[in-house]
Amino acid sequence: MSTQERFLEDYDPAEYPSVALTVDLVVLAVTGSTLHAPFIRRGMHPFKDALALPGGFVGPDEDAEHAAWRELAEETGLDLATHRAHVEQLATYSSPERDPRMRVVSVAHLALLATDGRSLPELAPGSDASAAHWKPVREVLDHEELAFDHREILTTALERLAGKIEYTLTAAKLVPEEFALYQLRHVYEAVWNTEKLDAGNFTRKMSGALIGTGRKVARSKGAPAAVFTVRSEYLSPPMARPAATSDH
Amino acid sequence: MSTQERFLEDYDPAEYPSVALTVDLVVLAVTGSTLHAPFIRRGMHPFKDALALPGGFVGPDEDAEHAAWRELAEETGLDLATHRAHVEQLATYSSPERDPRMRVVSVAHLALLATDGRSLPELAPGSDASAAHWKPVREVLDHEELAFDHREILTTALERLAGKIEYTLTAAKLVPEEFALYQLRHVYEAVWNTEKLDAGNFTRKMSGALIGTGRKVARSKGAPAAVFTVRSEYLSPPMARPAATSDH
DNA sequence: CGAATAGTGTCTGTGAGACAATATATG
DNA sequence: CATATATTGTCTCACAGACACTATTCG
Repeated sequence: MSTQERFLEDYDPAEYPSVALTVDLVVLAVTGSTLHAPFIRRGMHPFKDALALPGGFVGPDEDAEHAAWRELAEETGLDLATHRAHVEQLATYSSPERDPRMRVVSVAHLALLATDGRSLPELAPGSDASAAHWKPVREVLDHEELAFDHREILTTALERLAGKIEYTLTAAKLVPEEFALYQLRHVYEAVWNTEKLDAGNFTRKMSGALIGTGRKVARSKGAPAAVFTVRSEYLSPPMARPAATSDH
Repeated sequence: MSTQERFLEDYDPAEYPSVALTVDLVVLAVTGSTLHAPFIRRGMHPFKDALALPGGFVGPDEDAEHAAWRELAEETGLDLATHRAHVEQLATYSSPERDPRMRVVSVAHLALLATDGRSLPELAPGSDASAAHWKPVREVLDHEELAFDHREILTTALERLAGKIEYTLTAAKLVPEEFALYQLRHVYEAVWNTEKLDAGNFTRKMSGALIGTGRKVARSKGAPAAVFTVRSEYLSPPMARPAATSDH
């Protein structure tokens, strides 16, 4: 029955060849109300001239998540100890034909970077031509050819994020540690690709999970906005069911 | 840098050794109001005498999901063309130390089998001693040692299912195509490990997604229950946000 | 002052949960 | 009839969305 029982005994490399293991990264950050991700324009076969997600091999002494963090650091050149980031596993893509050159199985990861909403983190400072560049995600999906199964990975990442911010505060991972509500609102608008969320209702809905710092920040026009922090109970793997009555 | 760009050029098997790829299966079915899953008692090192999830290698010409279906069929001996089943990917476990014998990366899958709530599908009819046996999942978690990282896989599977049935009709995958509401209610009670859900409220909440067949089925005591089918819009990857106004 | 924006107040509709009431079966 | 269960009815509460209103800033 080929259970794990038979590892050493029956393992036949001809029948069960090993595979190369990689990670692919969907790194997201928001400017204005638009989602951006780094892409690499491929310079050679296969999928020459198409866009690809950054990624790389999983080393012999690390797991996939570690490889994702490492690639993220290499790609962005960010000091991730300082710059807040969120990495989570998305799904694993293992079709035998996904890379025509060899059998490559990839564990796709979603990474979220905090921005102030006005600029994107600089990518791989001082690297060569094949480095990654930030591109608006929807435009890429609409107008660009994507290499391998990266279109599927990308759309899965967007759907996952769109769903997750409905019932968690994951959106706060895309915003500085201290932020005004309009910044968080712009994140929701970017992820949901929607026009305008009602600012009043948004404020009310979020306020329960936030702590005011007492400070305010001025904008170019209008009243200054209060600065908040996420209440610690709502951070990290934020409780999936906050106000649930625990039964039903 | 290490992008996929450098595959053929820089690929150094010493630096990036390949890995064995397997699937591990959490197969769930309900009897009464209790969740059960098949486990295999290990007969040899490592984790001798501990319980393990069924699983097996991913073949050279199949992807992980195909391997999961294949292992499910081999393990249960079920004709999956007939017997309804649901398989979805859970997560990938890739710690270098997860199997002390060699580097094994496993794509964990969740499989749901339909039952009438009174009996479990027979497992691997006519196989040897190391075959899998149905065991109540909570008791296993409370009282048994689990091999490898299978405890983590199992708890992840339960949490995922518990969350998913909140906003989808995935629970219907654990019940026959035509079913009475008490059967579906028992599934919720099993997955949420809860005493009793209010039958009246449960009926109301579900009825919108169901179609009555017009038939009724008698129970040992009490009024007969109406037989339903899941409305097709609510099946498969059931709509994640049914009554959502699409713009928050 | 006029425009833009933050944050609050109000109203309404929906849906969940507690619980009662009614209907229908078994023994 | 006593008991168990299904299904419907009611009431209440919480929350989301629409929208008006006030307050605060810039130019």
